[in-house]
Amino acid sequence: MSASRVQTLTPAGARSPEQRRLRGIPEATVSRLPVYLRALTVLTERGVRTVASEELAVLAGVGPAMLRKDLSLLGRHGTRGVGYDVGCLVTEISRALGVTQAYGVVIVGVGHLGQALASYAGFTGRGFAVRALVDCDRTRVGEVVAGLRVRHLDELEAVVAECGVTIGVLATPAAAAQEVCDRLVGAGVTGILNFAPVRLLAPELVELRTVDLSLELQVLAFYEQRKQSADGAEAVRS
Amino acid sequence: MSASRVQTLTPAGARSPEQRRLRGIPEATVSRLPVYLRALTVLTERGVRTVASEELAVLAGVGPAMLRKDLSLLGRHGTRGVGYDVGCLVTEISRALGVTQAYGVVIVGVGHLGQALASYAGFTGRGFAVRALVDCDRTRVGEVVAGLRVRHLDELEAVVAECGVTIGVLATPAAAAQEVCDRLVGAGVTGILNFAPVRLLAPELVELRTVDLSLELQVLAFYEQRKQSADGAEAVRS
DNA sequence: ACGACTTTGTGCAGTCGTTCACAAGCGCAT
DNA sequence: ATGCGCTTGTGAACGACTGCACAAAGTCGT
Repeated sequence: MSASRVQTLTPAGARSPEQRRLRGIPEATVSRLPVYLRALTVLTERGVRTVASEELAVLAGVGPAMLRKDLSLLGRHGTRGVGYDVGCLVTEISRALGVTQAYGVVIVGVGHLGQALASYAGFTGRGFAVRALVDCDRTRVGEVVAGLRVRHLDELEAVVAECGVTIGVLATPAAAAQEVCDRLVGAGVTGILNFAPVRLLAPELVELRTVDLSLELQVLAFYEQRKQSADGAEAVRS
Repeated sequence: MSASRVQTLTPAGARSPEQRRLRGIPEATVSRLPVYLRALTVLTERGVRTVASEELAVLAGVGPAMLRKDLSLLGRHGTRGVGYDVGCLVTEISRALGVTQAYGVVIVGVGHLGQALASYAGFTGRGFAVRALVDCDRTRVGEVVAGLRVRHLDELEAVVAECGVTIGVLATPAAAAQEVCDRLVGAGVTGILNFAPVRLLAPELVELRTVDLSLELQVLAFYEQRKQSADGAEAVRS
């Protein structure tokens, strides 16, 4: 059994209960806040100044009661009989999420995914500043992508230090992800967003989240198959 | 109030309880099955033939009890005192997910994200076949990406029909997503995976899932900020 | 100024998901 | 053949989340 290898590294998602619900905001609510924020941004662009929970709930795709409960966790920011002030709410949710300050972000891996992320609106705006791009392919070093000059992986630690990077985004092949992850941690990065389809290990005090692009596709396939079975049964029944 | 517009379209995620847990497999379990599958693939490559729940649980990043309960929902496939047969489990989970048959996939939008998805391992393998790429930019039509010739958006319906496409992937800008979504539905696609950061409307019998790449980043920011506050408090305390 | 209407905020109950703990079952050695 | 140790499968407790229904509170019209 090699599974009993001694390590102080913890797998992602294995946080203590206290950490999972810090300051009394449940994890489920936190993952909905960005959705609300996106809906509110749309409203702001339309020039809407005030919005009722029911309307915002429709835009966000949740129930009105849940929306109100979520927002009440951030404090009292609605006006009874009127609704919520859009601008105020944006400020409040942004503060709760911690996206008021601009986090310095480095993207490692300048393949298609890395480039997509570098020019992604949700990354450049909303309190995030992509400050550096890094790749291990020397033929790509020096190339300018999304206004940033690509630098070599060797310089990773220097780049993190000089650009004030707090968050690292992994858009590398799966095989390289763990090594880059370790180096990011060593360089002092405290948050890592991993797009490589592997399970990474990082110290407990580094927040690590993994997004598997094919995961949702497989979930989709499940419901597709379900539908086919259901349709088949329905056809037989009728 | 323009929110009361009459429509048979339902927002994503607003499914009836019966549909959400068809055949008795809870949604939460379904979203973990791909994770198990990925871990099992790694084991297969290593030549491991049999695995205990505890070991697999570590690889998948979940508790052993939850893993066993999830797997028991697919039927009895373990051997007491020994563990699970890796090959058998792969087959069984693949069948449950419906990724045994190869779904035809069309990717709409051949920007960086679209190209990344086209060459993504999790998309081309695992029961999915990217059969067509479509873009509205005529200068890109004819270009060959990931072994496929890019075709124009005008041909979307024809492409869906002739390539036997069942699933559509949206990698377009947010502004174009709803229109393309409607056309995909019109062309007979029954599942849509949306990467554009907008809330889409689709008929109830079309499975629609949205992945917002910046969502996880914002959640990450939340825990980062939390950590900073905690560190601050800790510094004061000591 | 006051009443009626609207909308928030929230206690509560129901549901869903996760974890614990243990009995049942299987293989292997003797 | 039989007993021992290991692992699965699962009933039950626990905890978290969601939705309902209503009281509190504020605004707008008269």
